[in-house]
Amino acid sequence: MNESTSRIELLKVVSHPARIAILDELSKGVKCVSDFQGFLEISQPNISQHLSALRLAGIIDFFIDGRLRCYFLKNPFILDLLEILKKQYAGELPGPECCPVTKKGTYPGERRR
Amino acid sequence: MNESTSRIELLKVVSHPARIAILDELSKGVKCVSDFQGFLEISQPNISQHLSALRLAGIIDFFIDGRLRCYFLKNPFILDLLEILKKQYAGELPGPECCPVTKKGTYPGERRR
DNA sequence: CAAATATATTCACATATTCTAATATTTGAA
DNA sequence: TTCAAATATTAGAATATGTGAATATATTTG
Repeated sequence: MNESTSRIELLKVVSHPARIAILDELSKGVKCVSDFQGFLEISQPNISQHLSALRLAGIIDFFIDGRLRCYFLKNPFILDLLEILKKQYAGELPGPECCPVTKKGTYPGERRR
Repeated sequence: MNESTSRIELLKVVSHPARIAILDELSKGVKCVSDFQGFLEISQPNISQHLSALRLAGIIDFFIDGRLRCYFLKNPFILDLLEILKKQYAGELPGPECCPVTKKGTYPGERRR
């Protein structure tokens, strides 16, 4: 698996509201499982499952303090991802010329006949 | 559905190698379906299916030139996403203090007893 | 108009993902 | 030692997703 494929694999793993919420929290610092229970409205086993998936993907890791598992962010790509997820955009990209009613326009490339 | 949830929904839709390849190509300009056939090793119907999914999600749109459907990028978030997908990172994030062998460390927050 | 080209749609199947429920494991406290 | 707390694991059901095959549609060309 090349670099770009594995990056897309990461995307897939984090494309879930609960996982993004977990990662966003981890971006602020080390958290243990019960910290997540405070604001995620899902069951404890489910939280563990998400954490497990994120860890398998190499996105997070943990250390142990007594009976607490303290999770932390490991992958720098995630910070950039979280940042653009929060970014505001001013409307759509400027589209190419075409009639807004019929949607007709002109293909800019070479036409194969 | 709020802003952040729908952004995650977008992530989910694009978390696929063929879709990212399509979007990357569209980031260079308008393309028609047969342009994608040139470099994607998947069937024409499958390409149409991916394009359809991307369009449903509001990520791309098209205009028509004769029998060509000319697709273009509509959502600005995607450009930022493509950019970080290509970015190089220097190793992992600096982790918190913990023993590398036993994985033991200290939870930084308040301990509930 | 008939044929060819460009592209879309539909269906059915295989696979993957996610959640719930039940239970297990580990550790600190009493 | 026994109990409670913190967390993980497993299995199974429900659902979603991706793909191939077949076919449909629209437009241009002859």
